[in-house]
Amino acid sequence: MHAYRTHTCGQLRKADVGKTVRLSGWVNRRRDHGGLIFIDLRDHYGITQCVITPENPAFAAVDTARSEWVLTFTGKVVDRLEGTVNADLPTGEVELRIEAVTVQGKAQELPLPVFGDQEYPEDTRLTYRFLDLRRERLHKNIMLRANIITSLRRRMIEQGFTEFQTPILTASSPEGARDFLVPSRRYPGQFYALPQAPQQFKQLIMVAGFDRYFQIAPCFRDEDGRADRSPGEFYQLDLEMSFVTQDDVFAAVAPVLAGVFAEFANGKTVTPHDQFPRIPYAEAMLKYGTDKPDIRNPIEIVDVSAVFARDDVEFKAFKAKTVRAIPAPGAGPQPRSFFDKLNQWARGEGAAGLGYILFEDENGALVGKGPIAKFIPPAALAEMAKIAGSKAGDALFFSADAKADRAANIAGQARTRLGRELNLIPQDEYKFCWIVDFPMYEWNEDEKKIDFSHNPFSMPQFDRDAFMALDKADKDTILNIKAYQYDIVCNGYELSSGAIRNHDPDVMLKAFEIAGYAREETEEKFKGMLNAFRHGAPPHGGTAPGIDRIVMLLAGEENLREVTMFPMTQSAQDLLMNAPSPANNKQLKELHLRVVYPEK
RNA sequence: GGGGGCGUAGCUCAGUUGGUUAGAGUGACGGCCUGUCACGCCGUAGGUCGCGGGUUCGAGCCCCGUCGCUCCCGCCA
Repeated sequence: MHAYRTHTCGQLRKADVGKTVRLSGWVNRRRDHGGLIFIDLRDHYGITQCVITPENPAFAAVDTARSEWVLTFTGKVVDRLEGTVNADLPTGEVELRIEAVTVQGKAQELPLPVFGDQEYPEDTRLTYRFLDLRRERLHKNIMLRANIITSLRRRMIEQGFTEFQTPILTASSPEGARDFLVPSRRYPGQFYALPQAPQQFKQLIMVAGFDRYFQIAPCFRDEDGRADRSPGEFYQLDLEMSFVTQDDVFAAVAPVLAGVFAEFANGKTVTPHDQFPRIPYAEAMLKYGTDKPDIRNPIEIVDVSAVFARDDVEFKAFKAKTVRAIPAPGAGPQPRSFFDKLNQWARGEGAAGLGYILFEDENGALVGKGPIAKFIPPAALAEMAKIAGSKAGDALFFSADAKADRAANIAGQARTRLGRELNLIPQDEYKFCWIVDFPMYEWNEDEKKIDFSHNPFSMPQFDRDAFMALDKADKDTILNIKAYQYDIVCNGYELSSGAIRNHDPDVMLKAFEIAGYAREETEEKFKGMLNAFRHGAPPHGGTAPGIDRIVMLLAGEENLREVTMFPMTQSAQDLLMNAPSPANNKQLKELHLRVVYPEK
C-alpha cells in the first residue's frame, strides 16, 4: 500500500465500500462525541468523513488531533448508516472507518481558521497566505486562474500563435510607468530594468520575421495599487501579429476572449465575439464619461450645454460651461436624501455639486421640479427632455464645468453610481466593447505643450506625407489626429490595450518630434527599435489583455488579490516572504551602492 | 504625495455622555457525551484596548502625533 494514500479525499464512492484504503489530508473539522469521533479529512480534491470508536487502539491518537493537522488514515470504506448520508458531499454516501493513524504534521492554534467563510483582515490573510489558500474561496479562484490560462494558451495556439519568452532583465523604457531597476554588479552605476511589458521585444519579434507571437507575460511597474491594479507586477496575454490591420487584430482576439469567457462564465451571458460594439473614444467620453464604460449600465449621458446657453434660461452657474446631463430613469420617487447624497459625493469630488431636475406629469404636460427647475422655462425643459429621452418619473442630473473633460468625468462617475443605486446594471452579463480611435496627442495645459495621449508607438491615422509636413502651427490639426489604438473593455474594466504600431522610422521620429523630443533624443532612446525598423520592418500590431482582470471578472471578485496566489499589499509589501527587505553590506558593496535614507 | 474607513482576547466583533473588575461568539485547554457533518452541554485560561504623548479626579471612548491595513485621488504610455 502506498505510504500516504490509495485514494484522494474526494474520490471514494458507494462502489468502494468494503475496500481497505489509505487517505491523507488536513483535519478540516473534528466532531468529538466522546465515544465516537468524526474527522472531516480534506485535501486538494475534496473531503471525506472519517470515524473512529474507543475500542480501536488508534483512538487516543485521533483524539489529540486538531484542526489543520495533517494525518494519514488507513481503514475500511463503509456505507453510512441510514439517515446519515450527507448529500452536500460527493463522498457523502460513505465514510472511512479508521483503523490506523499517522500524524504527518501538527498545527499550532490557527491565526486564520481555514474552515468557514468568515472574512478576515487583509494583513492577516497575507501573512498567513498558505492558510488562506487552503480555504475554499481562494483555492477555487487559483484553480480557476490556472484553468483560464490553460484555455487561453490552447485557444491562442489553435489560432496559429506561438509562445515565445522575452527577457526579464532588460533596459529601462523611457516613457510610461516608473521602472523597477536592478543594479548591475559588473557595470558600476548601471542598471537593468524589469519590463513594464514586452512591448519592444514583441515588435522586434515581428521584425525578426516571426509571426503571431503570444506570451503569458509578467509585467512590472513601480506604481501604486488599486483593487483592480496590482502594485508591482501582473500578467498579460501579450500578443503581436504581422501584416495586419486593426480589423485583423480584432478578429483574432475577440474569439479568444469571448471564448474563454463563455467557457468559464458559469451561466452568465457573454457578448458574441463578432458583436463587440466599436465605440470611438470621443463618443465614449461623451456618452459614458470614461474610456472604460460599463455598457451593462443603460444610462447614456448627453450634452445639454446648448440648452443652458439659451437666452430664456437664467441659470447663471451653468452659462458658458460644458453641461452634461445624466438621466436617472425612474428616480423620481427616490427620497430627498438620495439626491442630497449624490450632491454631497460630487462636492467631495471637487465639483460644485450635481444639479438635478425631476420630471413630473401635470395634466398631461411635462413639468420640472427641484431646486433649479424654476430657472428653466417650459420650452427649454421640453428640449432638454427630448435630448435626454426623459419622461415623467425620471430625474436628470447635471455635471457642469468650464473644462469639458472634468464635466465628462464627474458625469461618468455619477452615471456609475446611479446605475448601481437604481439597480440598473444586470449582474448576469459580461458585456464587451472596443474603444477605438484614441487621440494620438493631447494638450498639456501645465507645460503648454503637446504630449502623447496614450501609446507613442501607435500608428497615426493620417496621410504619411501630410503627417511628415506638420509643424507647431498645426496644433489644432495635431490634437485631432487619431491613432490606430484600441482597448477592450468588459463590464467597466479595461481588459486590454493595443495598437497597430508605427513601424516607419521616419514617421516615428516625426511623431516624437511633435511631442517635443529632439531627433537625437529619440534616436538614442529607441536605438534598438529604430535600427530594426531600418532593416525591413513589417506592418504589425497587437494587444495585451490583462490575465488577472480576466480571472477577477470570471471569479466574480472585485479585488485582484482574490485571484493572485501570493499578492502584495496595496503598499507593495510581501508580508509572507517579507519583501522588500534591506540588502547587507556585502551585497551593497558588490553592487557599488550606498543607501541614502530620505530626510524626515 | 493627499483624502476617507478600520485597528479591543489566537480569530471575528460589541463596548452607552468620559465612571466600579473591558464583554460575547469562535478557537485553545479540561470534563461529560456512540451518528455528527457549524454536533451538543459544563468549566478554565486568555487583554500593552496598534504605538507615543496630552486633557481630566478618572480615557477603549476626547485631543495631538505616529505606525499598520484598506478604499479612493494623484500615478498607472
